[in-house]
Amino acid sequence: MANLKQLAQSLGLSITTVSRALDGYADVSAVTRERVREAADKVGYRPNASARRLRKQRAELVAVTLPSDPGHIGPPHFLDMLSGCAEHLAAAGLNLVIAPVPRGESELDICRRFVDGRRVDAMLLVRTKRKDERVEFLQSRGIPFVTNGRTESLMPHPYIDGDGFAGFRAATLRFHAAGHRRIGHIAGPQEYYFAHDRCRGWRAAMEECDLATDLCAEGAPLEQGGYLAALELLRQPSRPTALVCATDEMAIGALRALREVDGGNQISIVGHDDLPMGAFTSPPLSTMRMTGEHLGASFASLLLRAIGGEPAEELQELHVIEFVDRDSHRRPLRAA
Amino acid sequence: MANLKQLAQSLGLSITTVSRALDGYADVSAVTRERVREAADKVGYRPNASARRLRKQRAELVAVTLPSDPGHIGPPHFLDMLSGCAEHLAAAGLNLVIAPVPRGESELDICRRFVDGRRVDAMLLVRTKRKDERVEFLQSRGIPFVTNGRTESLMPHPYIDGDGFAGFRAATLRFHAAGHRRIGHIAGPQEYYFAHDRCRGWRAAMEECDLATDLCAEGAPLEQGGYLAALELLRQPSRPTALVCATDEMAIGALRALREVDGGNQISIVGHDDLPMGAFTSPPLSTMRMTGEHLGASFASLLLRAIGGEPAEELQELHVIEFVDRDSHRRPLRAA
DNA sequence: CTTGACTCCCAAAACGTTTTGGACAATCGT
DNA sequence: ACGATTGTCCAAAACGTTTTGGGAGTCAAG
Repeated sequence: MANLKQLAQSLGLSITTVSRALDGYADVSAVTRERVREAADKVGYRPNASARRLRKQRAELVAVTLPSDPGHIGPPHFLDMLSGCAEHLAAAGLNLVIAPVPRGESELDICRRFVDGRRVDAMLLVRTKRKDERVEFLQSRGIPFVTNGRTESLMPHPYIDGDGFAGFRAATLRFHAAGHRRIGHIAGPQEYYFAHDRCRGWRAAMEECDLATDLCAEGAPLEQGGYLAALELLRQPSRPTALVCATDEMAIGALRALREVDGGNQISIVGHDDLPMGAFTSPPLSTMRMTGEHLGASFASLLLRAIGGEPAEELQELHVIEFVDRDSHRRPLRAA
Repeated sequence: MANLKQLAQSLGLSITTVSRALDGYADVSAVTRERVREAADKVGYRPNASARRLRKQRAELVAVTLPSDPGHIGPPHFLDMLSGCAEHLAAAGLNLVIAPVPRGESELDICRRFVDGRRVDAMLLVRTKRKDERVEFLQSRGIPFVTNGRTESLMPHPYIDGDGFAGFRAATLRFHAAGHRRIGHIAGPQEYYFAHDRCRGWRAAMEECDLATDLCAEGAPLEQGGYLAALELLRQPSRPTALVCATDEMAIGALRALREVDGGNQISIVGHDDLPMGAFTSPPLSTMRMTGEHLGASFASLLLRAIGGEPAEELQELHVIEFVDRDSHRRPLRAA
């Protein structure tokens, strides 16, 4: 309610002493410190955030950009993640602001606004592209940041990502082991790192098994994109018997295509993300998900350590992808 | 990159003039104004946010508290709403910070921290209780705020809410018109306004139809809560033939109970929220939802107007609830 | 008695803006 | 020709902290 000046005056002390008392410095006597603290508690004094931020040259804020294209804030637990991240940041005195991208502006514009206006101490980026201009900008400005997803940037930067390559390779090999030979891939837009990574995983497995890698169709990372891509694969002279889909949303679209074209239930399918909705599709959608508890806390920790100046190489987490087996990945395999 | 002092020096002007030129004041000549603007653009000058905030005594921030109890950030479009709200606030120079409630702290503590530390110009509250201490606190401090959901506060405050009473009354009357006579209600925790409001709507309809209002069970606003409450109602000597559920999550839990107890498909059911998942349950869940496009924009607008000093009475929006008819509300009605 | 160390406190500077209250010329009205 | 007005500009104050660089006073050792 009050400010430092008033509080100091009412105590007959200087502003300096009151400030230092509240910060627990040793150069103010224990008795004075206690007296100051009690008085501060009584009037409910809280330092003015703007003033402290100006003086300390820290914004006490971290921004996360929210891509506004539909389907791009995919993971259902995204808000939980943000919430967890914000909670752990708050414990360190930082608040998390969400920065959606208005139409007509790029994510880069947003970064610029926040960084150059000294509005944030760090940034959190999601849905990275292989060549990501936001990453390049932040690196050039030297401001700490963490990405959800890797990039192909030459300079290392902090990230948390799932090992999509290994996950999709393993999923493909599993289909191969189950007898499948025509395994298709429904890919996301290849400029995104995650989409490209997953595609590479599928391709690597196919090559290891000496199988052709032509059963690949790309689409938007949405239900509709998966639907269209699946239709494309189903038009091939030699249809796939199994589909590895870049995302659950695309897998659900693919399921719709299967239902229309071959009555469903003929082709095995697996997605990625573990959308809750997947448990309710028919057949229930088998999927994959990144391991790791309390992802929000990890992001917060990485952000804080990045702000603290730790080198980027030590701030990279690559998480194992695990299978979530439901039903859709083991449709009966019929002879070719 | 630079600050006002350096910019002024490089132009041979005073700080004052540069500042006013950038703000477009008329008392700096058009030619100087243009010269300043160009120079500012060239070096990418952006005023330091903390300094401006301190001087203008405005935080340029709005906080939204995120309840951390599971199931309490229910609506799937919640993040979209926040995103829309943040986007429109940003157009007015305000950023939205998300403030989850750490364990061991109350939402009231959070409000206190933000308000007394002058960290925000306004707050956004979700999931109001009938008697909501956060609302009382903010009113006592005189800080602008908007709630998602009404309260029973004596002093009016800005809100956006769905007319749960009318919605649940209408849903119940619809069941009555379809021949149902034993219509149960699965209620949420009655300390929440929305839960109480919806319960009142059901009760009002039942009384209008001269039906007993004993088929009511309360549970946590989660799948499990709905499951348990449904089991309770199904144990009654005279079972309900239709269920009106406070939320979709509870309705989904109730569906599970029905499946276990009577093989499903015997009892009509309707929920509220229009969770995407509802389209995938069996039977597909009929539900209700609040009308209104661009809810985030509405919240932002109300917040800005509240900050602008408009009286609370003019900042209240009560939205009509509409039906989303799928299948679960018209199970065949069997003789008693 | 001097010196140094130590304890407790404080005045003033600094952070980077915005705003107040003019200063100084040039122009205008009469 | 003179006061009033207008058009440009600026010095300084203010916002509320934190931090710097001491200033007294006390005490113990030399």
